[in-house]
Amino acid sequence: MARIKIEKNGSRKELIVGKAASLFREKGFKASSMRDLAEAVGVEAASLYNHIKSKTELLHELCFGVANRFMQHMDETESKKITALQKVEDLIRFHIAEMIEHYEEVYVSDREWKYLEDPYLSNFQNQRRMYRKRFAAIVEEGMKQKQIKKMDAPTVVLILLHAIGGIESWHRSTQKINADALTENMVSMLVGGLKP
Amino acid sequence: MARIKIEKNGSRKELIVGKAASLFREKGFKASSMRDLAEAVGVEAASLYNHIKSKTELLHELCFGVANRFMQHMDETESKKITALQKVEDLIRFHIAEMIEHYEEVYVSDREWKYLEDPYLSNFQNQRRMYRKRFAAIVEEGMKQKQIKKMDAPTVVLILLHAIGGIESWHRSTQKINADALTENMVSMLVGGLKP
DNA sequence: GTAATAAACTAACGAACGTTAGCAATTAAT
DNA sequence: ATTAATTGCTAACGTTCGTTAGTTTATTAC
Repeated sequence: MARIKIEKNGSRKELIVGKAASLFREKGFKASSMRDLAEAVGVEAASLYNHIKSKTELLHELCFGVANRFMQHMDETESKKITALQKVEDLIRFHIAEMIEHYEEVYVSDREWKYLEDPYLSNFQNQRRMYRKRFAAIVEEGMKQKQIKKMDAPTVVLILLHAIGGIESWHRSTQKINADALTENMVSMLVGGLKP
Repeated sequence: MARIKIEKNGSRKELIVGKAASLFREKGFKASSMRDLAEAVGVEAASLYNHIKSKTELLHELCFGVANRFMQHMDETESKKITALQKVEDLIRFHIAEMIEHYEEVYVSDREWKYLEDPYLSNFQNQRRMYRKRFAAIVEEGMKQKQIKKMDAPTVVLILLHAIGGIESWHRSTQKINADALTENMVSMLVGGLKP
């Protein structure tokens, strides 16, 4: 009856959430069972409930952890004294960095949020909509200042966000180029596509 | 005990596969039950098995239906007598059109293929890899001919394919711009991002 | 050292799932 | 009109699921 090994900084719950991120990313939320998760943690399924309330709570933790980081960064970017185009590049770089460094959480948050339950679901959707609106407003500002060519701003945002999601495939890839090169390639292509 | 209504052209099985596409797109493959599907079709769950072999067979039909269309179009594009950059634009336009016209099937094929079972799973993955390789080869050819700026070709393909996946959000959107405008926006931005 | 707390275990629950068997009703073929 | 083939139905099967109850073991606090 050995206890879960704990890293220096982090509760048992955090360890479980981390393993859940990995599992949900690999198999999807619905296809991941609590017994799967228990095995990954090295414990019986019932034991997990000493640390978490439910399976969906794990999804809350993951989704809102990611959403909060993105929201906070949006605050920072908006208040920077740089051009709108530079702000867009800043956002793109942050998305790429998050996707590279916190791949599993970001991926799960992106693909599995629909399995959240109200009121978390509505809350998450609102945050998401808000984020995109703020992003689109920056893009629009860039168009007004002729730094970005005239296009439908919400569409531009969709393209940018989804394009960055492509890093998923890079992560799985066996022969991957290094992270810096990937970042520069993406920024070059995406920012390049914006210019008039 | 009324029978399933049938459109002029199409078997009962095709009707069921169509409803499955819609259901799987909305809720995901694992979260969609055969009882859900039966209700959408207007029949009891057990009755579905007079027309299909299993739940996964529905996923096979959807995934390979889409994959075959894309493979066939790749054949056609490759043999066209146009520049590499024009071929890339041709592929992009096809992807966009497919995403707009056959949204649900394409979406399901893209996001739910991992629930295929071997040997279908391996087969699908191989087709997918092959397709991307051929796409990347065209991109590389475009770089050699200075029509496309020098970048990591596989990365470019990932970005392009995922960016087009963003049409998903367009489909859900309430205030959507029209399909033609969307297409031109996307092509402009994506092809624009490729040029030196 | 003893008591209190935290965290593991075994066993089992009710619900939902994909699927099968057997039968009834409808449609198509002769 | 009779037969054969389709296509629906009800009932139930064996699994797997998330979760709870109750208990035992390990750690922490005094």
